[in-house]
Amino acid sequence: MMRQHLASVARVDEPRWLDEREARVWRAYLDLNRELPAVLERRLVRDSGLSNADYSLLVPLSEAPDGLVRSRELGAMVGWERSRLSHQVGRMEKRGLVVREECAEDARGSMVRLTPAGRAAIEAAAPSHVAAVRRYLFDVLTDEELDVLGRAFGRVLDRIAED
Amino acid sequence: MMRQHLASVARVDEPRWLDEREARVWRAYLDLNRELPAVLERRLVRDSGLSNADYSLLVPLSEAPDGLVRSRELGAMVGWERSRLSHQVGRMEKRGLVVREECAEDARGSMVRLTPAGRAAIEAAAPSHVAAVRRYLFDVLTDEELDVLGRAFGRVLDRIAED
DNA sequence: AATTGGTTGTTGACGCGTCATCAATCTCGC
DNA sequence: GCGAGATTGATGACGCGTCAACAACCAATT
Repeated sequence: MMRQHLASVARVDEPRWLDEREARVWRAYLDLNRELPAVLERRLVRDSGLSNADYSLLVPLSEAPDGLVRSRELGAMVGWERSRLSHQVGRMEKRGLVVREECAEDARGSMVRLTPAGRAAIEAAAPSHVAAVRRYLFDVLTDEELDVLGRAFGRVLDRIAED
Repeated sequence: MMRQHLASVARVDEPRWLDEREARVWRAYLDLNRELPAVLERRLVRDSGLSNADYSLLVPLSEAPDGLVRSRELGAMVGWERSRLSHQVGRMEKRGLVVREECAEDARGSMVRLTPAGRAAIEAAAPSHVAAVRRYLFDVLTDEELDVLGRAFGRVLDRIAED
């Protein structure tokens, strides 16, 4: 009798765990994903009183004509589902950053409009936020690394989108 | 009079915005950070009834002698602050995945112990979770890219740790 | 015009994460 | 020993995010 595949003869098929290089990268990714958004949000809140979620919506709103975007489209722009968007818009409306208006072409829809206070908030927040992104991310990366990251991230995103 | 620095003579110092390459990478990073944890958690919940937060704690607990770790140390292992850990342990205790015990050496401290149900849960969840990480991440990246990512992530983390 | 099916947005429940606060305890210098 | 200051962990309030359920509406077919 051949004594082959001793390792794979274990009770159940032993899965293929991460090797050391993979584990190191995975660990670093988890750390990065915990720390980078956290440090950026702490600064954003401290300097401008805005959360990452606020900022995510204020940017596309501030770039739209009249600061007016349909909810469905706003959700698509930031990659959020409807419920998430609705909750966040509700919170921001309470603070006077945006207002909801009804949608003329589609009575189901709703429009989100940036208020003057909302525009003032994003304009005050943007310079230091961009500076922070630069400080923590782009200042320590080379152009070659940026290209590799861009391609790698894109490939992972494509893979996810395949589902 | 020299007509230099026309651009920088604008009303207030115009901040240095992201150039096109930087914006593309930043955008891809934000997308990745939204999508990758989400798809992994959806699978984890569906296949094993565990959240990413559950999994994060179950891994170091399952590797510790007797599945017993002091809270302070568990927090350090996963990079969480005390409050976050306490809340999560509380939720997991309610579901019978862990139990809290008092700490012999330090009366302030508390110990977290993996229950048999907790060990069963992580052992059932791990193979398909690792397979999912492989499917979405490592299967689409080359070894060279892994090295670049590891170095780049590490440098960003070092920068954050400088604060 | 009525039915059927998909789309749009809101809501409530609940898990997750941070912050501020608190009580208990340890540590260290005196 | 004792007191000042630091550490450890728990808690409540609140913002964030997902899911399931729902109401309102549109579009296409008959």
